[in-house]
Amino acid sequence: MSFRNVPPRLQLVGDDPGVSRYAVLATALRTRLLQGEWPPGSAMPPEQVLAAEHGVALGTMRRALSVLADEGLIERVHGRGTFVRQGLSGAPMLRFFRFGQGAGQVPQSRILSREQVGATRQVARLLGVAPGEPCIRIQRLRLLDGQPCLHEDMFLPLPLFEPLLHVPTADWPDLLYPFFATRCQVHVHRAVDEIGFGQFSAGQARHLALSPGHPCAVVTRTAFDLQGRPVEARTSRGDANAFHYTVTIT
Amino acid sequence: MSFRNVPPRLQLVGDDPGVSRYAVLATALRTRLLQGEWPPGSAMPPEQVLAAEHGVALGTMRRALSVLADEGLIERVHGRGTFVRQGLSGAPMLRFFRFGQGAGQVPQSRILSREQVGATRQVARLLGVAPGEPCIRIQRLRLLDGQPCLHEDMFLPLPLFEPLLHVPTADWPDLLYPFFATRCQVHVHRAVDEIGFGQFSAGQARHLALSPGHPCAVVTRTAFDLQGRPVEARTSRGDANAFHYTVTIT
DNA sequence: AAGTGGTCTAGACCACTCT
DNA sequence: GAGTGGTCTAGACCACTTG
Repeated sequence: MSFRNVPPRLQLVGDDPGVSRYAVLATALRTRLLQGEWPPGSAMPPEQVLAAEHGVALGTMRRALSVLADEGLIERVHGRGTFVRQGLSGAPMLRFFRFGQGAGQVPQSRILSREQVGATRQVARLLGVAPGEPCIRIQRLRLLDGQPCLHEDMFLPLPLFEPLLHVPTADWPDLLYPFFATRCQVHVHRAVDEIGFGQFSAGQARHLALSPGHPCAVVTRTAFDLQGRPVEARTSRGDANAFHYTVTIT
Repeated sequence: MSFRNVPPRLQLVGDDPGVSRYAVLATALRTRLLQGEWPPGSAMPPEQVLAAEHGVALGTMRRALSVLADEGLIERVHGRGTFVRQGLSGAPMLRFFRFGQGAGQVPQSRILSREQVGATRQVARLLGVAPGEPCIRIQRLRLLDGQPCLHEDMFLPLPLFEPLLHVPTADWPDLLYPFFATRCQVHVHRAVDEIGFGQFSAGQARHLALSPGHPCAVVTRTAFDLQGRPVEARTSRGDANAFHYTVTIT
């Protein structure tokens, strides 16, 4: 006999050479997850079960799960289980600004307009669709203590957000992402904010009680769902003098 | 006999209850490291040795080391060893700006002034010293292809940076952090950049060929060494119209 | 009490780097 | 080939949450 200490499956055998087994496992689990096998908010099977299903040791499965946790796809809770992450509840624009009072609170919203439009070139590029594709365009103000502080201009692709055409704008909540999730089954999982500076147009300035040409900070957000598809393009503008942001480099 | 399967040291026994052993180990190693037992750039003992020294299993020591690696204190290199991280080589201010050409290259430097001054209130707050404490103040321009693009105003505490008083400003390199390390044994390990908005003063504007009052992006940096002590306070200013920055939220 | 994720051990083997 | 960190296993026990 020449069997020394050989586990049932040799390391890396049967998998791509040079790729660790936990990485392969992570990919397999990610696929199952993105295909909707475990919907957002639901619990995944316990690690023991998953390890058995895939024929690996517990430690290896734990390592694979920790990869998904680091990616923000799942959340592990000691004593309760492993859960597929809900979408972002919000990615507050206000973290880019320092207005006097009302730090930390959710700003109120006043919707200025809702219309169905074709995607502009810039919006089409951000959303990954052809120019002219149908979108919902929302313009709204954000207010703190009744004071307008931000102007937002948002494009949502159709038909994905079609249900929102039928909700009276007065009924829209201040936080949109949970609203998107319940009404349109769109879970915003990641957002990219691009920051720049510019000037307010006359119309924008009027809403914020500033003069036309006043310097403004411009935040262009693209939001993505679990599958990585862009689902929202939004431009927010606020007084440049109230802008501040902190970055740590290591 | 009632010994079942008891390893030489029971879990958590002898340590603070509720604190994992690898966390305690990480703290112990961090302390040894910060006390200079293994200077920046040097190799730490192999994990086998460290595990034996502390009387823990290999896996536990590996977990502790991975904590320090996540903190950016050490760097693990497969097949070579575990190394104490050198300071930052640079944390380029240019990543906040988009000037036409010269993306990715290190901007040249032109030192405008070097003087010994007392810390202003703001600088004193950033550096954690008393107002009036002696500092070196450096003002310099950063240039791309000979075009001035950034204005910098920098304060370095004395006596820590005393050697720099004796180096002719013409001999200062474009990248300062490696210079600080070799000349003053100051290793910049972390930096915090606070971004804001303002207008150029007449003097600043002249150097950048802009008009006084032109909108500028203001980046106030505080740099820290391995021990977390602030070692540099720097304010950089550039054309607000060239500013851009991207943030990802998950 | 049952079920979950978290910690720890002991040991084998793999992959990378340098001499 | 020697020495390093990286992967994987198998199993025990701990800590947290819920019924």
